[in-house]
Amino acid sequence: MDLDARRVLLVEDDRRLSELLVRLLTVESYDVLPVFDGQAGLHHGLTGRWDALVIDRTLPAMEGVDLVRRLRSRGITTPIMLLTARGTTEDRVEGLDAGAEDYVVKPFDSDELLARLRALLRRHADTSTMIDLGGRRLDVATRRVLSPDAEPVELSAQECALLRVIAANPGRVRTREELHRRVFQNADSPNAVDTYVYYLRRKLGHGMIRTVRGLGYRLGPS
Amino acid sequence: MDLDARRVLLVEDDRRLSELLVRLLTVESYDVLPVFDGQAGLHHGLTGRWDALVIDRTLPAMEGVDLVRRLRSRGITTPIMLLTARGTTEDRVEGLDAGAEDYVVKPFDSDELLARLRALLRRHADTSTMIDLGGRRLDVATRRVLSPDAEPVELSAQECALLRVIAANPGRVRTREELHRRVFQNADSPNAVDTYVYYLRRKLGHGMIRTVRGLGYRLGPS
DNA sequence: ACCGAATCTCAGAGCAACCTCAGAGAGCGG
DNA sequence: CCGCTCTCTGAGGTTGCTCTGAGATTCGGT
Repeated sequence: MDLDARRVLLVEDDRRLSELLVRLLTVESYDVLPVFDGQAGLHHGLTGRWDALVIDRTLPAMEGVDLVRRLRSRGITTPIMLLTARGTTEDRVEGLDAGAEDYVVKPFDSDELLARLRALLRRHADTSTMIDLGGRRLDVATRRVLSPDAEPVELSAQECALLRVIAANPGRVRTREELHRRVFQNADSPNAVDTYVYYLRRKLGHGMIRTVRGLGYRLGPS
Repeated sequence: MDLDARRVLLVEDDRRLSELLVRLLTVESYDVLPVFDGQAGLHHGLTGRWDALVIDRTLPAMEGVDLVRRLRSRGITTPIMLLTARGTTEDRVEGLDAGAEDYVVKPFDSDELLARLRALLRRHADTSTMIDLGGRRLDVATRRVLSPDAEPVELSAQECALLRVIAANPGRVRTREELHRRVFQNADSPNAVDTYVYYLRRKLGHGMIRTVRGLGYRLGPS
């Protein structure tokens, strides 16, 4: 089995639907483990390492929403997609209180489910990142710089993107050309990088981003 | 009458069955109000505060399923148990689709009904209706925002649903797309989210919901 | 110390994202 | 039937972000 494959835990009691989903996901080269009740879902959800959980709302022995709640209360942060037969606003909202990230109403379109799952995984990979800034941290999901002893600093989209590239490998020097290419794709003025470095310094202080004259910029004090 | 007692609204047109159920529930120290048609059920369901509703499926003036649907569409989240003479799968599904939590087929065993009712109440109590908003609280059941030093603020169904999603994971940013999909399923204009954020801010002040430009919205100041 | 080049600083135009709000339509209650 | 609230739409108005360009400042080499 593909070692790089995304690992998905499927909790679905309806055997036919389960089988269908397993086939669907396997074809898309996911690595799927199907279980058929909440108890098994809880066990595998807690012990295994998964990239996503797909959970039916109506299960024997334990409601899907309860399962989600229990997993969350045990500190599991893996993205969860709920499947449901019901589709009222109240129901859609209720899943969220427990901590599910997405909600698909049966009967669903296969392509839609796959698209949602991809979005879920991408979003999680994109946003679960806390980038270390040496003492402070960049939270990409909320675009904020968090400090242990100060208020969070909010960044704009471009400021965040720039800082993210510079902070990806601490100590490494990034050239203006590289930064311009990766962050300011459609900017004509090469000065844009300078300007945004200026903005970041104004918000975060001058110790964070250092200039290496003639080369570019790098992170940190050392 | 016991102030701590669980308040149950019973909507049942058959006088003999109604009386039987009232006696049964009263003995178990529930606080029961019997009404005998859908109109009265709707009125009391909307205006009173109940821990559970027990509704017969066949009623004069309004079908039980319709009553459930109407109550749900008005944002009532109180758990509902349906009573029915029919027992086909189709009937069951229809009742659940309307938003009922449980379904008991007549003639039923008294102990079974009581057990089901207890389970219903316990399950509902687990899913706490209070959501923390950082200083204030959202009571989902009554759709009110409660403040320690101010009058409660009443929210409409959609306002409440939106706030609930945003407040589900504090600090997390919810995209417009996500909010639109979950709360405004039947809306064509993506602007609906903006509008309801505007309404909420007008009612709750501008500090509660923050915009993260280009991403979405999130809760609270920190 | 001087000069050119690299870099910093900052005001402002342009624009997309966002906010605001009036109003139409649906549904309910009187 | 009328008035009410709730919901959603669409049309501006406004805000904040992005990028530009031009002057000020710093740096390294001589």
